[in-house]
Amino acid sequence: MDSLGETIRKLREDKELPLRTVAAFLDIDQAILSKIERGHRKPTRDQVVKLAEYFKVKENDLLVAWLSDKLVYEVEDEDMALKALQVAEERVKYITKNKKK
Amino acid sequence: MDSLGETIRKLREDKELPLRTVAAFLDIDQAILSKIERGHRKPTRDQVVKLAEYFKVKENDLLVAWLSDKLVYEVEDEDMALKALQVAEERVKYITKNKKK
DNA sequence: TTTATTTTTGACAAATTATGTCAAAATATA
DNA sequence: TATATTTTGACATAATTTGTCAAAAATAAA
Repeated sequence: MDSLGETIRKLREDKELPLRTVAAFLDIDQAILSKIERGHRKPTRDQVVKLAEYFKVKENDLLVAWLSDKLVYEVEDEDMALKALQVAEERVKYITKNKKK
Repeated sequence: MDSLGETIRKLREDKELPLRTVAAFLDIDQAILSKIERGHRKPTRDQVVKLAEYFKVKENDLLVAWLSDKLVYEVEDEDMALKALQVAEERVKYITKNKKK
């Protein structure tokens, strides 16, 4: 599975659009979009939503890639990364179960 | 399983120590420790390591609780939380597998 | 009940991190 | 070569984190 940056780059190159054009739609400098596509910057949530709209792909698909990127970034230097993710998963399951009010 | 804050509070109350004492060891104001124990603030990594040392518990156990707290906090408002955690888990497995150089 | 101790809260300040611009350098294309 | 595009890094600004402080609230002791 591709990272979010790779995904966006492919979508853009398939349509043969320059960074400039997509960056203008996002209302940011093209330098940032370049960095996002290369994984050197994390996009904001709003930018991800806009990109899904722009490329007409499922918003949720991009958001999952965006969120998991952030999660990996947060734990990747830690030995306990996997364990922490598993515990977090259990907690989220528990929380959502008890939230159907 | 307790949250990190609850764990710390129990450790401190078992020894009948005031916030002041433990906060002094961490070199922070007791207000922050109060907030950490109640889950209103996230401790730093260094503070977690110091707490493990202070209470003589396994550093890794506290770090897992600390990390998973952060992960839950990062995804809890998102519908795709669970999915994102699962994807992140797969990525971390993949990364660690390819890291035994 | 009063007094002392501990805990909690919220306003604020300082430090850190995230987000963005800009312009020059590097790369790719005509 | 000349032009268009992409990449990089220095820097500015905005947002978030992390902390202090002092007063209010809660708890325990006298």
